Amino acid sequence: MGVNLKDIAQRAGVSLATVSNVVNGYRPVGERTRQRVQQAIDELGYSPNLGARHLRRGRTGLIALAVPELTNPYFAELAEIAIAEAAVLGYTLVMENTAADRGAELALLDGSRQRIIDGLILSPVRVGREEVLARTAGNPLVLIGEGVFDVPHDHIAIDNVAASHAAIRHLVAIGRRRIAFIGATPGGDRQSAHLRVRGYREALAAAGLPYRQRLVARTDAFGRLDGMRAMRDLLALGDPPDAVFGYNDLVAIGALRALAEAGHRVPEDVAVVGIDDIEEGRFTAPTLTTIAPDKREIGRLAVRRLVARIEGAQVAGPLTVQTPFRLLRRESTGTPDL
Amino acid sequence: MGVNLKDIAQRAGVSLATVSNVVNGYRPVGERTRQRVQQAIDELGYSPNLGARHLRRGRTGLIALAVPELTNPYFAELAEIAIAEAAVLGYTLVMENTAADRGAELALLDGSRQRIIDGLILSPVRVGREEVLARTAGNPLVLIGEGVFDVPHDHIAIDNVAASHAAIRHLVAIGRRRIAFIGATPGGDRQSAHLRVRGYREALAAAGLPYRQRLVARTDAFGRLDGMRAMRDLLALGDPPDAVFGYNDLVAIGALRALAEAGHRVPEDVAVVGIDDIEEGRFTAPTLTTIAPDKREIGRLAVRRLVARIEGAQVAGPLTVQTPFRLLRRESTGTPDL
DNA sequence: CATCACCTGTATAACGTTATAGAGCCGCGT
DNA sequence: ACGCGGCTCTATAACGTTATACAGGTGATG
Repeated sequence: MGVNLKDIAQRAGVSLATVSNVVNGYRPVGERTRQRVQQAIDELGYSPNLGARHLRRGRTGLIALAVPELTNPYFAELAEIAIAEAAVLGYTLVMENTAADRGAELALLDGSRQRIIDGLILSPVRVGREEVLARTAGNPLVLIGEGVFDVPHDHIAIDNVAASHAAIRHLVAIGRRRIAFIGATPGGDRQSAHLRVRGYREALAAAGLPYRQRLVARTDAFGRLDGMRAMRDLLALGDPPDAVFGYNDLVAIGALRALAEAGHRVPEDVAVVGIDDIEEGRFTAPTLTTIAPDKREIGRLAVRRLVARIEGAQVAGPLTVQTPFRLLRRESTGTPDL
Repeated sequence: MGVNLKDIAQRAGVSLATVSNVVNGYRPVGERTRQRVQQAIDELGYSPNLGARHLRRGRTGLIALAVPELTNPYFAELAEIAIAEAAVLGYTLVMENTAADRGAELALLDGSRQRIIDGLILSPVRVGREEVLARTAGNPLVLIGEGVFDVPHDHIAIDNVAASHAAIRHLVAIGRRRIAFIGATPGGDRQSAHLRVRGYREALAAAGLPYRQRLVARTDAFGRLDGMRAMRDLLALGDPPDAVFGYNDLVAIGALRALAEAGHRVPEDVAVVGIDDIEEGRFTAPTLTTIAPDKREIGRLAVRRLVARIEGAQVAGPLTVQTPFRLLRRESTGTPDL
């Protein structure tokens, strides 16, 4: 196929080992020979065979970021940050799509794929504590976003309950009383949905507002379409909400659309808040108030932790890190600060 | 590290070669031994080391899809389709972000990365014919989307000029006369922008409308923000347009936002059309009329062609394939058909 | 002048897999 | 009885790299 070490060695009149040492500096090489070798490399256009290097070293320099939906802008934005950070550390990050499929998540954890990847950053939505524990500890893993706790792996996330609190407090502060939640989920899946509902309940209680089952809308998935349908159902209630908190920005954007179609004014009739701070929310009409996680921090930290584990460092500090978030007030709650 | 062929061979009391043959059926194995080997594999949980396999076979089973922006939903939607198709064919697709950077595109073409990837699907925006030609022909490459012609590689795209025509014809048909274009680009980059401008000009001429330089807005990039800024500039003209055709949906969505901010009604005052049919455009207020490329066809065809080349088949048919597109009329041009 | 340490460079054995050549066995036809 | 083909299986040489053990030469030191 391509040019290999042997070709370079012949051309430069040195041994294989010397060329290898020039390439990756494992041992010092005399200045004269180094130059001869370097010249041969340039002339023949050599680049090392990563497969062979992998076989020998046991590392590929590849890490994976596995997300439940490639088409959710939140993950795309996170991925761009993570890719850049990985490049800085000399790694290549590849994207993996679990499609929120339990089998796909298990396959990644199980690690038949692992043989070609040095480590995995996973946003799990269908697996829980036990499945993560089954993973062999030697296989570096960083969890992001969802609520799988008490496992011997790094875990980076926002405090979902607190984030939810902040959103509801804001809605209460602008005078809303009938606040709906869109994006609850049945069963044990999607831990973060449960946590966000919990924050919603607690904040309502703290504000002295009643918790109404009918104002918590379940969805099958968490896209725009799901948000739109749920909002339509909420509007069909005898006494519709005066505010909506969406599980994420996509759901909230779907709700915005349903409100526009039904002729309701936002925020006058219904205020809307999401979570994620995807760029799209800055361009909707009205612009979307949201809870903004620090994506830069999450992406960079996830990659740095993973690389540290791969390279065997004993990482100090707690396994679970909660990254900051802030409330971005925009038109959909009538009090833009941006 | 993990379990390897030798472990299985010992456990099953056979040779390495036999285990290998059981695993990938290169040569037939007797039924009794096959079962013994299979049992050992199951018990020890063996999975082949892809690095070693790669080294021996020269293939990794990995293909890459390189796009200029991970955060453009068009590419995310395309990627989901391509990933699924690759999986069907037994390949794993990894995403690569060129960030519309010439260096990144060159690095991919040059193929220092190639050693770990069997083939590449590239959406080039900063490299042209010569750079693509410099790639060694043995390295499978499929181009998508942009206009790099006359190279010995498969190329899958829509007819940008015709797509542009269709958009403008629609705007003319609903009575618009001052039609602007957002997303022209200086210099030789972004071939598709040039083609779309050309279609715009031709269609204007065909409709007997004058071509006005001032109605063609340049942008540095092709996101929502660029579209919004360009639209603001257009509105500041003494005689603003009554319709806008955006280089893509993101640009058009930015234009929608600028129009909403300035208090213009869409489509009554200004009609808006984009290209790409990203999901977001179905939820904007108003929903976005767009030229919809057949993403499914593009994604699947790109993967299938690439895999065929990797596996050495003499692919019949022309190298360049133009996939179909259609006009989706939605609220932003006042005549929804969906 | 002998000894030792040091510095450069070389030869070679892995890493885990697959493809090739060939070994052993059985039954069949001559 | 002998040879021959067909069927299983085995032994082994690659693939391209890196790490280890070692060899040769030089300069400093006693």
